Amino acid sequence: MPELPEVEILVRHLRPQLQGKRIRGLQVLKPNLLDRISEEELAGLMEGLVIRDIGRRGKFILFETNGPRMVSHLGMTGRMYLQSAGTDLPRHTAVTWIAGRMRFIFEDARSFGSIGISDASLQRMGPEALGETFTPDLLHQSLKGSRTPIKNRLMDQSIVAGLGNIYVSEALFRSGIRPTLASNKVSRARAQRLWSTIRETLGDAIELGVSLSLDFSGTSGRNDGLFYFGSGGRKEDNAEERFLVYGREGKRCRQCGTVVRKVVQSNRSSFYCPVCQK
DNA sequence: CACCATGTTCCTTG
DNA sequence: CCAAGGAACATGGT
Repeated sequence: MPELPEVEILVRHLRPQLQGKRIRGLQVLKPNLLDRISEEELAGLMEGLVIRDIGRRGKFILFETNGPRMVSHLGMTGRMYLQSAGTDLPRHTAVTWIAGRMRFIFEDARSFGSIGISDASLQRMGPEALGETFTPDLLHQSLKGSRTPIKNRLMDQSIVAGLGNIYVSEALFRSGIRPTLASNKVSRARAQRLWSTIRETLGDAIELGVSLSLDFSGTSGRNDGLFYFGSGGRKEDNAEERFLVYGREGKRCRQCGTVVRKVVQSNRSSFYCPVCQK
């Protein structure tokens, strides 16, 4: 799933289901997801603990307990959900445990996700994109000292935590800035605008996620992009229809009709309108 | 078969 | 030492 909005929606979904539940029978089926810890150690530490809350830091998911806090990341293809305790484990299950009458499933087809109790990754993160410490001024300051393209800077979680490849393209389109623009060329006024569009872009996505009926296990057969777990069926809620520029290379800009372009930066695709974005 | 994919980390280069 | 860029990680979809 994973950029900030998808993780936020997932956290809100999991919270009421896991809060107050005891962790029992934790199993790791994909050991390569373990972050600086062994299966035995993780299972030993978490067994019997009660989950107090589910939180989020950037794209990381935090399981707060009456003991150590578990830190997890979905990578590119991670999913988390609960299913009946008696049901067979899904094919790509990476980690699972029993929570009350249900079984918690963390599955990850591509195995880019992670889980552990180390906060090393969290330590390196910058301000939350939707938090109070992330200000227009701070963004401007962070962009000043580098000639690296703005797209790359916004992907850096130490600059701002939560943006990923899709929403960076979307936010840059909304702010009229080309992904290739050197970050130190972003004026104070543009940084202010960019700050606003980042928050609007993420906020709108969360709002949409709240409004949809989602299938977190992905077993409904529907796959509509980022909230790929089903949409309520409305065509306009599908990813392709929602995005302003992401994935729309060769199609016409929704604002001016110019053909949308793609440029590869650091091995990742960026999309932009050559007229609307300077 | 070729190419693409929502992310992070590690290694190399400058 | 630091910044930037690329590759690696592993698998599925088109």
